[in-house]
Amino acid sequence: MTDVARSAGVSVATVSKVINGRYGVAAATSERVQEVISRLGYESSLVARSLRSSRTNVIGILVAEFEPFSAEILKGASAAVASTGYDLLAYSGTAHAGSDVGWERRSLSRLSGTLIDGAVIVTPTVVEVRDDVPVVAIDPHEGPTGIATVDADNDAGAVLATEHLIALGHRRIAFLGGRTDLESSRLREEGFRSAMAAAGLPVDPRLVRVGGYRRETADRPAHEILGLPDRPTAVFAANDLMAIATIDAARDVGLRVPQDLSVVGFDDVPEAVAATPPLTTVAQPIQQMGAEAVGLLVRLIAGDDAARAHVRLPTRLVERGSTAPAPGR
Amino acid sequence: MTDVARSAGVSVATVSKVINGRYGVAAATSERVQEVISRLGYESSLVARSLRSSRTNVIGILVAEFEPFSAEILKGASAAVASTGYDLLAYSGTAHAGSDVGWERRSLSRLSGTLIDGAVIVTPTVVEVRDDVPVVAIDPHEGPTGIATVDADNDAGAVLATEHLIALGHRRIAFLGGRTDLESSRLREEGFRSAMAAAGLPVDPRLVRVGGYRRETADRPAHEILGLPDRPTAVFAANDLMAIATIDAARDVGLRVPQDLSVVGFDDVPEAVAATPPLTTVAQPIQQMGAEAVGLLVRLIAGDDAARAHVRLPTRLVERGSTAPAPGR
DNA sequence: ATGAAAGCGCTAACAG
DNA sequence: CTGTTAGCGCTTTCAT
Repeated sequence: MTDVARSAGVSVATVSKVINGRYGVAAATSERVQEVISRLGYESSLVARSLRSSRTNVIGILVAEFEPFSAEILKGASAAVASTGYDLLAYSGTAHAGSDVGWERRSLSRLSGTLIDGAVIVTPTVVEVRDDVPVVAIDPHEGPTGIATVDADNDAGAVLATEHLIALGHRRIAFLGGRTDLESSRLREEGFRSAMAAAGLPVDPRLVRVGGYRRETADRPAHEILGLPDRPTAVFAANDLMAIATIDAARDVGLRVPQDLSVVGFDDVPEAVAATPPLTTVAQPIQQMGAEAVGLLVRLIAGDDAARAHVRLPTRLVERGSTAPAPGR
Repeated sequence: MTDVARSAGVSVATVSKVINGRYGVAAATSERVQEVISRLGYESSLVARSLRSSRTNVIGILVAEFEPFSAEILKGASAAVASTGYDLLAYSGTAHAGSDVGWERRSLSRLSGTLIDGAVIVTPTVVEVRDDVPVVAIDPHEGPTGIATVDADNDAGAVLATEHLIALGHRRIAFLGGRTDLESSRLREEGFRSAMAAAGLPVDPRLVRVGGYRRETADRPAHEILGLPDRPTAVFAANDLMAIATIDAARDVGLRVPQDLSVVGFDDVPEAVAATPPLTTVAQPIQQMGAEAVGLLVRLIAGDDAARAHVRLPTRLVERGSTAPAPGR
């Protein structure tokens, strides 16, 4: 900026005013400065600017890592942000600080002073209400609290999935849970249990395991379930990645899906349809959730407190190739 | 930080030293400061720190928008970065500044002073060599230049796709190009033309159109191609999004895919297999490209100039349901 | 071993 | 209309 100022024969303050379109600059001066800016290819530093002023026109999307779910959120957010004049900054900050608990607070603190005007936090465990930064949570731990939230109807979706298996004649159904610290995981288990209870079916505690929502962490519990002497004829996994891990595990132990074992997932990430066989799953409108969150956040940033809302989107069952009637039926 | 300093009864300078593990702080003092930091939940501002010091341990991934291709890159980068101690910051900056040409330069200037220690730029049009920031380009406009580059073998992939169609008996084959300003697009067209020539097949200029790599921009040219009196029996689209748009267009005008029209895409994004029918396409190892780029960048940041390399990954044909023998054959 | 002070690139009063 | 000046939160000499 100093270069521009010198080259245009003005002060940096004037350059700043021109860049930000402030009043009180002669048209001729403004034009000259603009000319120098484009000639030098000058671009203001987001960092320095944001250290000084409170607005950056950048929305942050905070994630633990870029996996299929957050990637879909990003796609939806990207489409939604296009018409708003905001840039998008997605941050994945699990690198240091040892464990990955509290990444959302760390990331928010690091970015919000203020690199970003507001943040969408994807699947946060702890949502600390800081009212200095507008925040929208997607599928948070605690379920709706004081902060704006977007989630899907996890409970109804889980009921759908379980009823589907029951309708196919399955009676011994396993549940592979996600992370016990996430509300979505709890609700999916609850939906599973209530649908089982409604059908008068027992839930064998040995058939309920925790898979951590990740492919690698689901591998062990999936094998354990399938290694049981009286193994189930169907598995309902709390997300697609774990369902895919279950299909892999089944193949490992020589079980055919869906003839010997039916598998249902949750999310309907793009990977679900690419699985072999294609995964029957409960679809959440993930991209729409991302778009909805951005919409809410933009209103929040604009000071519209009515946007401190809780949006719940519907889920639906998508039947594909990984489920079939129970063996011997 | 001032709060921490006051609360610990030291100066901010000392706090800074403790945080950064500098020498010259008494063990007792350090301990006390640490305690206050965790009690107050203090997290240093990435913005302020980066304004002052040159290292942030953050790698930037610059994209025009978050669409399927860049989302896959992100997944690969995320996996690769996990073991390196870097955080990932993905930036999509097309919001302002009118046109979207030069977004890569704008984004880089804005972030590199230095919020990020280096950047992976996805599908840049202009790659200006600034040697103050380590940069790796993925699938750039110009093909390999002075800067580190990761791309896939576009030419060989396009030949594969075209030969596949020719082997199925197609003779009138259309090519729906991407963006004329991208090297990948040019190479795919070149592969198409050389495979056609090798088979002694003519290329009708009216069957070669530009679709802009996006679903919306491909809609019109796809309809135009299919609306021709002597329409082709097969379309090779330079990416999956345009291939999907072509399938949609075919459905629009009452053509069945693959019975009446075969369609081949390029990329093999997750959406390809979810299309109806599932898309036959040329697969690029996109996630691996993201991982490779991060690997190169980390070495570049570490000062390893041998990493200023050009990595080309292989492509392969994935036959799915959108291609079939030419009608009447 | 600790702190005072300068300054990173920028914006926002405030004077002139 | 334009420039001077004081910081934003942090790191880094350089004294003490």
